[in-house]
Amino acid sequence: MSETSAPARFPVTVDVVALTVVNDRLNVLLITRLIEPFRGSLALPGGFVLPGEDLVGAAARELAEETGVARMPGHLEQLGSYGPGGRDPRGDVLTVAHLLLAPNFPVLAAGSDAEHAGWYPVDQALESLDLAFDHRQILVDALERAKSKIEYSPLAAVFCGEEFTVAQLRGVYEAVWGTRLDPRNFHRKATGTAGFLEDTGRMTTGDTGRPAALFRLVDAARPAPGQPTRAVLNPPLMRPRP
Amino acid sequence: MSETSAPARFPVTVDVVALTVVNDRLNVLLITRLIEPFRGSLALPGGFVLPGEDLVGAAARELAEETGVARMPGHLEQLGSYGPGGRDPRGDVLTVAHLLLAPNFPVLAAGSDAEHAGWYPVDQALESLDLAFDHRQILVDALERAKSKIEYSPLAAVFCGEEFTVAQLRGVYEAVWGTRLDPRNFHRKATGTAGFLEDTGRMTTGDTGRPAALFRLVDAARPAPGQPTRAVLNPPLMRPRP
DNA sequence: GGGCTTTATTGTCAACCTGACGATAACTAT
DNA sequence: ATAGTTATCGTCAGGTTGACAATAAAGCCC
Repeated sequence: MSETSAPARFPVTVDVVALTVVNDRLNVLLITRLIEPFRGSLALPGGFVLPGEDLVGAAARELAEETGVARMPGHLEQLGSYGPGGRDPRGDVLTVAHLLLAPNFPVLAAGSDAEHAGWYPVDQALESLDLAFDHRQILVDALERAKSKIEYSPLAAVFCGEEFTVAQLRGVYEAVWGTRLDPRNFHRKATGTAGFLEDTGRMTTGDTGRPAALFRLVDAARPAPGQPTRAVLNPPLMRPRP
Repeated sequence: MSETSAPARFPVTVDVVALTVVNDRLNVLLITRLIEPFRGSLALPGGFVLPGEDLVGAAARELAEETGVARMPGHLEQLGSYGPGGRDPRGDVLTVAHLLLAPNFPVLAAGSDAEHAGWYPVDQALESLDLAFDHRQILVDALERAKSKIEYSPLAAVFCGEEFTVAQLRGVYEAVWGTRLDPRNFHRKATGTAGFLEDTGRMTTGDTGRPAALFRLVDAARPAPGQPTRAVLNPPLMRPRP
């Protein structure tokens, strides 16, 4: 390694692409910037990494700070890093983007930072919203990751609450992939995949139509006796390709 | 964002997990450290990011510097970031790990830095070698990425040279996955997948056994007329799971 | 050359999975 | 009760996979 001269140091931020499903549409959490640069534009929630912190921890902290939500639900993972050159007019800044898949939760407008946080439909964000920095590219990459992730992992279920119906889960797949899926084939695949769904024995009530069975995600940490708990769907639930 | 106080700055490095296949075994490029910390241990090639650089560019530069190879073959992509806390005794250092999949190339011991670079079998590196920093964890993550990557992408072929036989390609899958594959079924799948292999019309000669047809990877940048070039294998070539 | 060994390639076949879609079941609304 | 709606179960043809037989085409040894 060329460690002869003193290394350059960079500010390091974490950004979070928080995705949720609202009314069968995929939404992303964005914050209106109150300061320059990109004042008035929308940006992903995020902020500077503190000394000694780890990256996912920093992302969780920033997300909590900017939404006022203490115990963030869902699944948070690292997406990828961007920079340090050519993405902030103030100079080199490295950012480590993260992906949060979460059930819909209200953004409490508690702190001053959170006053302008809100959910925006993803397609609208990509088409017509004014996004700061390279956040449009990060959002594109996050979407591709999310689309791919739910093919091979049971993580689509984290968009739902603790208990959910097969139709709600299908709605998640349809929202993330932007396609329609056959309810009967999806039901067969979802309920037939080992280590994916666990029947709670309870049913929905009050909705229109026939009541549906309520399922929960098989807890990978506490595997059912005998049954192999899979963190991976095999075979996967592949999205339709053209 | 909490941009009130001056943000902390961190040294940022890039590390590269360079993988290749030598004699049907997966190998990784490691460098003997000549300086503290971890003097005498083996480490992934890497170094500090320079101002204004982009990450993959920095990884390519460091790799070239430390191997003496000017035009690095193969496929280089970002793997993920680690740190900044708790991974370097000298203090906070953020590192962005990268993954290189490449055909076997000689490590020229040209520069002083490269004198101690060499290929090591991956299983040996994980079991018995003394790896510096958190490079063992990075190697584990890189392996998982590589195993997964060749399921869905044609990238296994970059381990081979320009032209290769189906058997050589199968050897790559076997080396990366650590499994044996049925030659007949693999041949059917590899040659039958659209947008994957392209027959050169040429054959091997001189080897033992019947001569084999030589293929090349379909160039995604220059699609064959009519045929849909796929950067993704669909359906994938799934590794056997227990 | 003739037989043997080795590797490549083509087939065969049953099990499984998928997409398309019919048929019921069990509710709510009128 | 009747209609509308959603959930769930079945059926069926076509594609894919894993296991494995059979053939092809070279080199090797005598």
